[in-house]
Amino acid sequence: MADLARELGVSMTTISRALSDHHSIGPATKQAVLKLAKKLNYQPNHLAAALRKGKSKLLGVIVPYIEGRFFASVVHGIETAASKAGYSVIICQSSEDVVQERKNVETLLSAQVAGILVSVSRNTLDFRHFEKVRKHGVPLVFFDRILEGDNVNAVVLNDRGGANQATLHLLEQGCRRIAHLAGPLHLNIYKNRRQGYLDALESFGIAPDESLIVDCDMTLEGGAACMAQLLELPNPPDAVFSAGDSAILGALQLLKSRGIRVPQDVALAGFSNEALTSVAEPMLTSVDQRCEEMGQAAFRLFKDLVDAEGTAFSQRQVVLQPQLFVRASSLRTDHA
Amino acid sequence: MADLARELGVSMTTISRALSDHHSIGPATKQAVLKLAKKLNYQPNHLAAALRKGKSKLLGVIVPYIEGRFFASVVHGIETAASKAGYSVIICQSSEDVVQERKNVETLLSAQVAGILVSVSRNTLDFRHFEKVRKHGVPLVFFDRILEGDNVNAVVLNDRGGANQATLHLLEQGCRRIAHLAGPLHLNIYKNRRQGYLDALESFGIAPDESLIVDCDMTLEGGAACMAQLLELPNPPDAVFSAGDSAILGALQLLKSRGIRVPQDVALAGFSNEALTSVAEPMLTSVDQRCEEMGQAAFRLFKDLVDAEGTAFSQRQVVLQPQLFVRASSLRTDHA
DNA sequence: AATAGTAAAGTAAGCGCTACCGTAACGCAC
DNA sequence: GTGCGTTACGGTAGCGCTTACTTTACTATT
Repeated sequence: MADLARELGVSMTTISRALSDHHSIGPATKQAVLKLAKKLNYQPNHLAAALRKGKSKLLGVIVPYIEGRFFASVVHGIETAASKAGYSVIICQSSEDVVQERKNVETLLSAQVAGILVSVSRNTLDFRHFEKVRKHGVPLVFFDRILEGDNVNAVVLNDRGGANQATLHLLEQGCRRIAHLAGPLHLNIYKNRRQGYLDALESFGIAPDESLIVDCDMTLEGGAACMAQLLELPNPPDAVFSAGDSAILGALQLLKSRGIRVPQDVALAGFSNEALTSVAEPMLTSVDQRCEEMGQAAFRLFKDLVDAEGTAFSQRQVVLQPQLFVRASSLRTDHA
Repeated sequence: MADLARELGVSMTTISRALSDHHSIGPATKQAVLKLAKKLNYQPNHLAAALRKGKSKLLGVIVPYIEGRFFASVVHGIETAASKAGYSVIICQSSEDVVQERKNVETLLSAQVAGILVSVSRNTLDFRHFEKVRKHGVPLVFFDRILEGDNVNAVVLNDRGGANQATLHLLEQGCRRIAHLAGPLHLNIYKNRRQGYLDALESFGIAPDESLIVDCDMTLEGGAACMAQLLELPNPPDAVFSAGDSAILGALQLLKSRGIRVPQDVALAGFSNEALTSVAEPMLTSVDQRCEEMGQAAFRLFKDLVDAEGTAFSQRQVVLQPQLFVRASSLRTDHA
């Protein structure tokens, strides 16, 4: 930058103003500066600018892990929106560990990020490290997994509504004894899915049967085990709604191995709309989580926070509506 | 930092030395500084340090897209290794577009990253933007997709060897008319996979039959279409090796719809070891790409480059050996 | 013609940190 | 006691950039 100034016989101020499209700059000088900058292929140093301004164009994102469709897609959504707005995203994985998550927060604060988007780890129970973020005046947005009861900015999925949709669909297919494979209930998402399931039953005037609601590991094996357990019942279910896709696939595999027909004998529906749902036979009905939209929404919320600096900003929660993908595993032939 | 210095009545130099574990620092003072830093919960500003030192702890990663198992896993591997070594990773997506890729490079250079790891976009043909990186003295490592003929640091998979393994396996199962679904040959990976297939045939003394090698779209539909085409042959294949998993799944679905038994009538093997391979029925044999190891290796190569600053550093290419996962789709019963 | 107003450019301070250089104190040899 | 090495610490410049405050040179206003 000093080179440019010397070459053109102007001050560095002028250079800075020309490059950052400031006022108080003559159009002629501005053009000259830009031209020379191109010629010498001047590379701005964002770090220096960030240091000076106390504001970087870096955005921190913390996820439990990046593998797997959900978070990868959310990150995709975030990155796409962010880069369009001139931000770069720093990605951190907590590996479902609070300690690591705390370290991630420290790292990001040290990197002077402009904001932090986070989906908390499974065993995060206290928020002190996030308090710190707030204290530093760094915008903070939660997505998907949030801290309950805390008044925070967040983008979440209407899990309850999605589960309700899926269960209603099973009811409409004529199923009346619908089981539910529930995930760990200390996570808001699983609690909400369970509630959505209960809502649907209630709207059909069906009293929930506790023996049909089983805690499940949300893995292939877990789903199979739970399904086996359900089949032991004196009055086994005619449908299963699972809070996750892996478990419902496990259930499907077990049913097939026992010669039980899907969906004629037992109809199935899952949650997440993973790729595997379209590969299974029959294809699995599932609730889509709008991963990418969630990423976009999270970034937009962050951006709004930045832009509304100072002014009281009201919108604190964005709720996305999930979408049910109906496939063969839940379609009774008489409705097809 | 100035606060700490004032509080303790020492100079900022001392603080800096204590915090960065420098020599020339008394153990007593060091402890005192660290203790006070904790107490005032001092947050270092990495940006400032990076500016001063001309070396940040940021690592740039450019991938075509982050969704999908492969790149997500590689990024996972990179991030895990990087964070262990104190680096933060900035992720960029080129969306398979050279123009975007160039922008990504600019952005990362402006962010003063310590290095760049990149898997080039599908339509990247010239390397000028990467020359720039080299000119800036920023370590550059390619992974998976590389620029051919260029003398660059890279981590690649032995695609040829993997394809060879898969094809040999099919041969050992007694198959003799093995078809190949080939991907777009301008990509090194697909060219190599095709070559590995040919190698295997040759080692069994089988002359390649051009009608058995078909250009394929590497999608579900593409695989199905190619399979249909192969079945039209007067002498149809008794096995298919595909350069990708989606295509082999498409082939499987078509075979099943025609009542052709897998693997008894036609044995199948794919490439990538996607999650879907374990969901399909029968489960699909596939070549695993060691995604995570690739990420780790890429980071390690970068780190070696940094550490070997100046000294002639010889290792320029790391080749990972893929692993064949044999599953039901290729296992003839008499070998099971 | 004197004053005010405005556009365009310059001056310099400083963001937070590190590294070069300097200095004081001490020990040990002869 | 002079010389030299070592250890612990301070002074200060400056990384590349932005910005509040000035200065300069005009044009418009009364």
